[in-house]
Amino acid sequence: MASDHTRSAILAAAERLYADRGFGDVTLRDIVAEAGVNLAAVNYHFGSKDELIAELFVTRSVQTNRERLRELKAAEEQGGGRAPIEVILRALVGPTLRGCLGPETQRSTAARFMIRASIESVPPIRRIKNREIDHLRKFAAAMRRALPERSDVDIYWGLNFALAMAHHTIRESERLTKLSEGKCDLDDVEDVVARVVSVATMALTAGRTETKARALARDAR
Amino acid sequence: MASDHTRSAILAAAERLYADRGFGDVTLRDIVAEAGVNLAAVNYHFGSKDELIAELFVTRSVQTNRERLRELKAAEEQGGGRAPIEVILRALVGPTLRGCLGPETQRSTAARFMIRASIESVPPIRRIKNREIDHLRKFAAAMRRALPERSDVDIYWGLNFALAMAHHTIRESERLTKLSEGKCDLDDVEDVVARVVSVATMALTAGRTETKARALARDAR
DNA sequence: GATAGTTTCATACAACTGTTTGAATTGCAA
DNA sequence: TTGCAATTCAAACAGTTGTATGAAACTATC
Repeated sequence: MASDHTRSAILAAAERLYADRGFGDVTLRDIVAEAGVNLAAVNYHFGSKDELIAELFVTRSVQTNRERLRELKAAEEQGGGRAPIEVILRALVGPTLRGCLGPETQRSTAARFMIRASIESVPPIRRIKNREIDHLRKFAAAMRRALPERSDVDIYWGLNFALAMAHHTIRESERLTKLSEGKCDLDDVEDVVARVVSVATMALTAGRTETKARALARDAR
Repeated sequence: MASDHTRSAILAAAERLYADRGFGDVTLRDIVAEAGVNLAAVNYHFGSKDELIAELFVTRSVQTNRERLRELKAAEEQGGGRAPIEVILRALVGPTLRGCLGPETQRSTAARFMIRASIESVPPIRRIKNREIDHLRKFAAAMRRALPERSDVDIYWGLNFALAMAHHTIRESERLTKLSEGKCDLDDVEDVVARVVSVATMALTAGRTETKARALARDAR
């Protein structure tokens, strides 16, 4: 492996084109033209088109997952193995939201690519997403430690709803802006994170069982 | 227009095939083979493949929207023009969830088709979804009437989160079942509706501003 | 039962797709 | 420099796709 020039040129061109125009109407010929390399180079370096897409997605995906786990681990270490549920949820949805939202003009190619991947969902990407369950289980475990009185079912539903709000907001950010006539500021990422975390926390703590977090909130009044 | 036989055979076959195998790998030739009609019939009756898909999606989409508005109108009439927020949210997410979840074996073709449409999102369907904003505005208006002290921003965020939870749960129902090792029962549709409505209600009523719903809940203790 | 309009049909079209091939080129080590 | 492997390249391949065509079959009306 000499200089990797061709290989990385393809990766960069593909990510940019997919981000801009979607997976549906970007062909290998578009990519190699943008990268200034030969058509056969894609199959030579990646094996197939799907493996190219998979490599793009895996790269960005592990970056996000690493960031998530880093935040989670830091929070749990600081709390002696048990982090507050809000912090766990923030570690779960924060990196994704920060990576995909924010002012459109300064949005990275990687961010726009991940938004596409979230909207279009082509087979090679779907296959990878299915392997993410182990990763989510780590968060489920941390949430169970934070809310020991909650049932597993409630934990999983809370996790599901937290991811739902984050991903849907990313995927439909344009529509929400239009619907609200610009009143909802999707560029204020930290506000979005706070809203998602707040609602997810309520979903997990309110209800029949009185949890520590709820008791704490009540006592604080 | 004589008997519509060919036309409806195409629609039925297309919906079934798309539901089973997704938009990605179902060709017009697959559809006409399944329908037992000639290849040219699709272009003759629908103009193009995209228009066929659009007609399929519009049909099911207006059914859901009609159902939503029926529930909303009934609730508002009963409440003298103002329905409780829970009932509005139930009218928003109930029809969609009831239409797409439930025991897989007895899930209708239409339901499975709509799940596909929610996962894959092809261009003709995306175009139609973009026109749904007017429909959502009616719900935003009803929610504003129910929670007059809430800011528009909060209303839109609540609406966004309610749709997020419903759609994400539909789209990722398989993954949630696997993640929770079957503990989350996606077949108990009314339980899912109740969970989504409950969380969305909390999102809309809890927080800085003390709303009527919250005051009511507190006084009830 | 002839006619006009609609619908069906087999077939061809034209374009595009990801992939393969085998030769040419390059870069590096002996 | 020679030799060898890695890389690049132009070209072609094989298959699929949605769509168009023009003739044939059908249907209803007069």
